[in-house]
Amino acid sequence: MNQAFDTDEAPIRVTETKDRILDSAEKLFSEHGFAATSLRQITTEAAVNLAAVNYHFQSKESLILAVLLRKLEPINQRRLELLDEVEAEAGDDPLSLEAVLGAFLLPVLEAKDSRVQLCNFPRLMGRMYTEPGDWMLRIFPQAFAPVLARFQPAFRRAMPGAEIEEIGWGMHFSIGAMAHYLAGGALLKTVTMGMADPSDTAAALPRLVAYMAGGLRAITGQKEISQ
Amino acid sequence: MNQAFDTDEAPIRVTETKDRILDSAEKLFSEHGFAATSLRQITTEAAVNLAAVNYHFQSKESLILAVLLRKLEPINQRRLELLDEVEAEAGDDPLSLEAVLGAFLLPVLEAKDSRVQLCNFPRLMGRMYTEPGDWMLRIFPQAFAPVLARFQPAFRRAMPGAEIEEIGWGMHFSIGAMAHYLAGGALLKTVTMGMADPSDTAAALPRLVAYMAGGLRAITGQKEISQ
DNA sequence: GCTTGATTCATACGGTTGTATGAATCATAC
DNA sequence: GTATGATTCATACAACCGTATGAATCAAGC
Repeated sequence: MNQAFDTDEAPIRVTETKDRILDSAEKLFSEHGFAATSLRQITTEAAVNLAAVNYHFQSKESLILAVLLRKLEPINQRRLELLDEVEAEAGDDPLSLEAVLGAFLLPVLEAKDSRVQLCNFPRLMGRMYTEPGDWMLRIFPQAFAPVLARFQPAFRRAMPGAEIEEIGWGMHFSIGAMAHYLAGGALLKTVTMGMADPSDTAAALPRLVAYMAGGLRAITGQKEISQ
Repeated sequence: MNQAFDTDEAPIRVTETKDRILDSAEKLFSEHGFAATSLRQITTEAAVNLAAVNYHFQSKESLILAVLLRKLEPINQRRLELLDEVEAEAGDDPLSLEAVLGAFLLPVLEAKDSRVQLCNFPRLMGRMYTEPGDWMLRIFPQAFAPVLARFQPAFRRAMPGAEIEEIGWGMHFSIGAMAHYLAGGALLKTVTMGMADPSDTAAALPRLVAYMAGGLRAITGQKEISQ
């Protein structure tokens, strides 16, 4: 009957509020943007007191960062794991460009499906790239730089002989293509005349990979293409 | 001496305030986003009275639409003109994919250079794709639909035999790549390790065209590529 | 010179924002 | 049981938001 020593039945109560705030914030941010979402909307949706957000996080901006990092960190970790596998399989051979792209994309896309409730992160990530941009620069060294540092050489290994600058351009465009798909407006449906379902990530992944690979090969002059 | 009949020396005074508001709004919207920019910031920057914005435009939302349409309309018109030329030159032959992409991209990119003061529109356009999204849907039929209606068949003619759905996916990704470049964070510099200059549109255009063409060909199975 | 219509002005409104404060509540340790 | 430290609570704050109003200002026509 002693509840104090129940170590597995964790006293989840403590973090419950904090997580509910994060969940609601994530949902609302992805739907309406950072600036357009108020703390009151978040606390109402989360059914917690307004002051709780300033107690657990210090400010709105810190909350935004916390929301972003909570999801970004495991995704980036997964990316590096997958890249490890790709590199291990390749041995000394050049890497498969498609495989490297897959390692970069898969963790984001599967985050879209997992956790029924929290499938809205990708939109938020897409949003991250265009909103005011201050936090983007602020979370970059913490969250993106390590991934970039690993993937940049990987892309070079996958496209031997290509100019580094051209690869950079291609990576930039690819990030744009991904982010735009993730942000996922109604645009995809319009542009495919209703034939494509934006939520069908299984359909999106191979297409994104093919598109990016084709684009990267073309921009780096890797084309085995004649004309 | 009669000023009233001076038809060429237009009484520009009238529209001066209106245009100053539009200019400042365009600049601030592109820098901080729509929701994060207040009318007071705009009117202060434009050095006009706060009430002027509600006099010339009716509301903030109408102002946003006016800002977007003012630039979008001539750009889209230019796109259609260029597409006309491409189609005229091709005669009955299939269109050059690169030429079609150029017709789509050139007007936006040259808007980036023209008008020294107003080179910030492209960022705004990139922003347009991800912000809350309501106005996006609202201006779509007015500004985008006509362009889409012309370019969709053009892409089909440039990639004969390709599935319509695949072309749609490719167009979607391409719009993302373009928008992300236009939104132009510091990311490009980072990702190319300082080798690429985001403001160098002359360098960007051929690379965007090449990337998109490669991506579109790959996704539609147009590849003359073996592997 | 006076009238008229269009534009600019200073100012006010109610509502919302992010943040801060101090009291109430809770689970735990003694 | 009571003291303690961590949360939650209701509430207040100044600042700002988008919008509206009515008077001042202006240029043009008679």
